[in-house]
Order: sequence, then structure tokens, then C-alpha cells
Amino acid sequence: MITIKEIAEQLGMSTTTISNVIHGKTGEVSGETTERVRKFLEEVEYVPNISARNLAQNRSKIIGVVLKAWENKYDNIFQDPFVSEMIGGIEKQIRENGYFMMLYISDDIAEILKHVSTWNVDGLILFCMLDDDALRVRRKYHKPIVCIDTYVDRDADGAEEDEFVNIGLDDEQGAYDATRYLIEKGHRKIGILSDNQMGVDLARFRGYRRALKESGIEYSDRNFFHLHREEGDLRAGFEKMAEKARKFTAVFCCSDLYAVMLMNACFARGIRVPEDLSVVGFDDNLFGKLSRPGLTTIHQNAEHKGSLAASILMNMLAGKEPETHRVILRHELVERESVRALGDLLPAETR
Amino acid sequence: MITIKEIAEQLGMSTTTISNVIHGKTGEVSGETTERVRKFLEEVEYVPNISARNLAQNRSKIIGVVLKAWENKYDNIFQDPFVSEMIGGIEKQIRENGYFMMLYISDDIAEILKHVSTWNVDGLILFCMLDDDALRVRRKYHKPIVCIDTYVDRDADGAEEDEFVNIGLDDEQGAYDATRYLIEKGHRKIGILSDNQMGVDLARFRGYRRALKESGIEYSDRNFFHLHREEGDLRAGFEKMAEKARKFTAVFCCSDLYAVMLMNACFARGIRVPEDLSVVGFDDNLFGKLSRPGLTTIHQNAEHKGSLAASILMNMLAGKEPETHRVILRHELVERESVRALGDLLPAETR
DNA sequence: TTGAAAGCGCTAACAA
DNA sequence: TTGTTAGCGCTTTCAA
Repeated sequence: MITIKEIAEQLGMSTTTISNVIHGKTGEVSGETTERVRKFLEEVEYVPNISARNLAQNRSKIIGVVLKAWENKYDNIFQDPFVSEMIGGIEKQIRENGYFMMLYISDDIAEILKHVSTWNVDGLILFCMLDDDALRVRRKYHKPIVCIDTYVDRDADGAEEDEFVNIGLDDEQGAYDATRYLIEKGHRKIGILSDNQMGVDLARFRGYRRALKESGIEYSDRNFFHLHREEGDLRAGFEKMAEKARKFTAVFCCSDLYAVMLMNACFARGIRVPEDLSVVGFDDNLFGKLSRPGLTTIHQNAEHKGSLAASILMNMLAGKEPETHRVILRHELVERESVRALGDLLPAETR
Repeated sequence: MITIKEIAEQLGMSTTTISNVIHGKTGEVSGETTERVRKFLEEVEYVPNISARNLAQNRSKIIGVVLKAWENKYDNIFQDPFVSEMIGGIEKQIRENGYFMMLYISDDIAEILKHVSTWNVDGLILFCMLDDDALRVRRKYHKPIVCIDTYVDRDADGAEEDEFVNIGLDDEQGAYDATRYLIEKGHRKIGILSDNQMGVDLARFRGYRRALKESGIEYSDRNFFHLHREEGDLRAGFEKMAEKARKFTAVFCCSDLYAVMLMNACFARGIRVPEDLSVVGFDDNLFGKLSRPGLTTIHQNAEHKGSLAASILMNMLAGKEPETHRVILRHELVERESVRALGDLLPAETR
């Protein structure tokens, strides 16, 4: 690897001149020299040493994409297409802006902070943060942050609005819409399936409850299909969930992935969807689109969410103040075939 | 951010001592000093500046994970669960070994090389490389490389064995097994679906051809279901493929993702799987597992593939010579419900 | 057992 | 328009 110093020596110039040409500061350099240097750089295939540059400039051109892993949540976080499509959107945007993405997955905020300051990361995209996680990061990290799907505990010590940009959905309303839809189809025994009751899923849980309450349907804890992972595996969990579903006519699932997995477990035990059980998902990703029956679900665009987060971050890095600190993307219900209207006769009954 | 120099000043010691303690070279330092320094480091929450360290040590602790994007192949490469699960496996392994992952996606080998040397990446995992791509990287990059699913053109100029470790499957045999299975079920009009005929897919194509030939079934170019992307979208492509499928009794798809998408397009136009069309996939990922009907497919473990690649690389970085330069993972046919035995009567005919 | 100092490759303030 | 030089934070050789 040839260095600027060596180039300067070989051309009989100073490192400043070379550096200026490299950075296109041609106002400072005569046209002739510029040309000579430029040619030479090409010839020797000069590649800058980014560690040196970062050290000198006290920055890194790295965007840290941090996913907080939680217990019971993900084994391989990329299995959920919502996550992986989002990452795809982020990566593309970062790359196109000349930055680099460093992915970091951990369940330990302290460790995350250490990583971030070790690398002197220029900006942060945070995902899957709970409670005061995002605030803890904010307290220690003083460069631009964009969160995705983060609900901050406003009661937390010193929590303030506008500490970072957050991109999300009206999850409460989305879940309400989904549940409301089931109710309108005549369902009253409606479960809700999730692996947690925090953050996004808590908001969705609340929307679900609101819809029930509004229609005078009572809620009991038994309505909550709480998914557990056993030795990293979800299969056993879904078998239980499918059994439990026999007492319900519909289940609202907090993700498409889980909805499809539930349907699958149901089929395996002879519970037909939508004839015996109606299912609604959330996300509208490839799983929902390709499932049989097609999944009725709440649509959101994961790739766009990631892409938007990254592009807002890029703007902040370019010095622009974000227009808003709270972006709420649109959602909408997509009707497919996984919900049955309870009033309707079953195919079997029509025969 | 406190620096070693500042710490040294405050403690009235030299930077060497501090550095030695940080690196656990306690043989060089008295127990007492070690303890004092250690406590102080904790107190001030010292975090090393990795750019400086990398510059001084001429390394980076970064593993470059490079995906070559090709035209017509991926829009968002993470949409294919095979890819995203593999990345998940890689990431985990890298992280657990104290390295960092930098993902880089590009269709331009020169650009990739630039990136890699700019960051002074310590090791490389290459995916989706074609023809002499991997060799071109090898020529310019002289640190450990592990390839995944790479077929090197042995005729290429100067191509030699054992230039890097490659992890793959016997794709030819896998495709052969899949096709053979269809033939044994009585099929003779068997198509093959893919978006290319290079690398992995070419090997699979060959296996498919071998199985046909062995059974005296003629192949014509019309058997090749060549998937195209129109404006980044595959839907239109699959509509064509589904129409085309009417003239066949079975299709072997080069990925589960495509198999499921094909089934979906078929259902939409009243072509039933497996009654009207049998489908076999390749990968056995979540899509295949959750599809209806369950997909008969060639199993491989994407996460393990990634994880293995990373761990071999880690070993190489630790100075161990790899035991073999050509790892061929096992595959096996998983029977589910997407294939019909042609001799059997259709359900409709039994009535 | 500890310290001084050079050097990794680059940037940028300042001088010429 | 070009050059000199200090310095970014850390490692490491060599001397004390």
C-alpha cells in the first residue's frame, strides 16, 4: 500500500498538495500539478488508509446499526423478514451516501456503548430498544441517533421529547384496526399472540384491548397467547398455541412471521384457517404475501422504514436539522383470505 | 474520551505501563501498579480508540463480508432467507470471536477491493462470486479468504486449487437427487426454474440434466424457466412462469423462495400444487417449511454454512492452516407435500 | 519494572 | 500555489 508521503517524495511535492488533490480542493492547487498528481494516483492505485484518516479527522464514516437482542426474542434475528428487509433498506442508503455500515447485535447497552465509542461511530440507528435503552444511549453518545420503532418511557428519569428522531407506526391504531376488523366479521373470542408485552407489542396490545372494550367484549389474561422459546426453538411453543386456539375463533398476531407459523401449526393438527380459526398478522411481508391462505394483515413497508431512517440520519450528518422528531408512517389493513366472517356458512354446511 | 496519555499523566506513569496493563502483559508490570492502573481504567471508563490501535498495529479487527450483487439477481438481497440466515450465522460467529463485521454489497470487484484495502480488513468472507471474481480478489488481497458457494473457473488464467477455502454443497448432486425424485414419481415433463445459469445454479442445472439424460428424457431449452425481473419486480416474471408451467407436470426450482413464489402464482391462476403441478425447491428454509403445501426440497443449513465459514476464517486468523480447502456440506432431500406421484389418481378422480 | 520516543498514515493550520 | 510541521491515540522498541 503506497502512502501519501511516498507519493509526495516520488513526485517531489509535499503531502499537503497530494492530500488537496485527493480531496478535490483544486482551488488550492495549480491545474498542472493537479493533473500530474491525479494521473499518478491512478497509476499506483492509491487507496487511502481509513484508520489514519479517521484518527486525524476524529470521525469514522461508520454508521452503527444496533439491534438489541432480548432474551426469548430472536435466535437468528435475520430470520424475521421484517428485520432483514429493513436492514437491506438501511444498508443500501448508507452505502449510496458513502458511509459504511457496522452491524452490532447485543443485549447489553453498556457493551453497545463501548463498541460505539471504540469505533467512534458517526451516527447510530437503533432498533429493538426498550424502556430507557434509547435514553441511556443518548446520555452517553452525543452524535445523531435515529431510532426505529422505539417507545420511550416518558416517565423515566429525565426523559425529554426530541432527544432523537424516532420512526415508527401508530402501532396502537394498527392493532385496533386489525381487531376491529375481526369484530366486524362477527368474532368475539379473539386472542392476541406475541412473545412479549413491551414496546411495540405493548402498543399493539393496547390497541387490541381498546377495540375489544369498545365492543363490550371482556378481556381476560387467557386471551394472551404468550409465545415462549424452548431451547431456542419455537416449534413446541406454536404447538401449544395451536391447541389453545381451539377455544377461540380468531387470533391477532403481532407479526406476519408468527401468524404464518401459527397457521402452520394449526393445519398440522387439523384446525383449518379460516374455517375454524381466523388469523390476522402485522407487517405484510413476504411471508404473509406468500402464505396459504393469503394473510390478512396490517401493511407496513419494512425496507422503506429502514431506508428512511438512514436517509434522515444522513441529512443530520450533513448538518440539517430534522424536520420532525417523530415520524409516524402510514399503515393499512390488507384483506386476504385468512379471516372468515362468522355469520357465513362454512363450505361444509353448504353442501 | 480519555486517552492513554492522559491516564499516564494523571497517574504519573508512562503510556507504556498503561498500555501493558490494558493488554494484560502483567509480566512486565508490578502487581501493585497493575492494580492501580486497572482500577483507574474502570473508574474513568476507558475505551480504546480503535482507529489509532489499527493504525499502529496495521490491522483492523474487521471481517469484510462481501456479497456480489448481480444484475437481475437481487433487489434487496436480504429478502432471500437463505442469505439473511447465513448472514446471521456469520455475524454471531464473528462477534463471539471479538471481531467486527462490515457488510459490503457491490457488483464491482474493483470497488470491493478498494473498500477492503481502505479498511485494511483482516479477513474476507465472499459470497455470490462468479467466474474469476474470487480469483481477482485473491490476486490483490493477501489475507485469509473464505468463500461460500463459489465455483471457480478452473480454466481461468492462472487458476489454482487451494487458493482459498471454499464452503459449498454438492449442488450438482443435490439437483440430481431432486430431479431423480421427480422422475421416480413418474414425471417426465420437468422444468427447471432459475434466474441465471452461472455458478451454483449452473451446477444445479447440470445435475438436473444428468438426471433427465439418465432416464432418457430429452431436454430442450423450453424446459428452462428463466426468471426475469422487470423494474426490480418479480411478480410479472412469475405470472409468465406459472402460465408456462401448464405444459409441464413438475418444476424443480433452484431456491425455496422461488418455489414458493411459483406455487403462489400457480394458485392465483387455478393451477393446483401438487395436483396439477409438482414443485421441488432447494434450501429448505423457513419459506419451504411454512408453505402450503409443505415444500419438498433439498435441505441445507444456511445458518450453519455461514457460521462454519466464519469459524474457519477465525482459525486461519489465529494462524491455523485450514484442514481442507474444499468443504462440501451434506444435503438431503426432505419430502413434504408438493410432489404428486403421477401414477396416483387425483382426489377428484377418486370421487 | 518503568519510561522515552519513534512511528503508523493522514489532515490541516500556518508559513513561505 | 506549495511546503513544513504538529498532532490524532496507540503500540512497541530500546534504553534506563
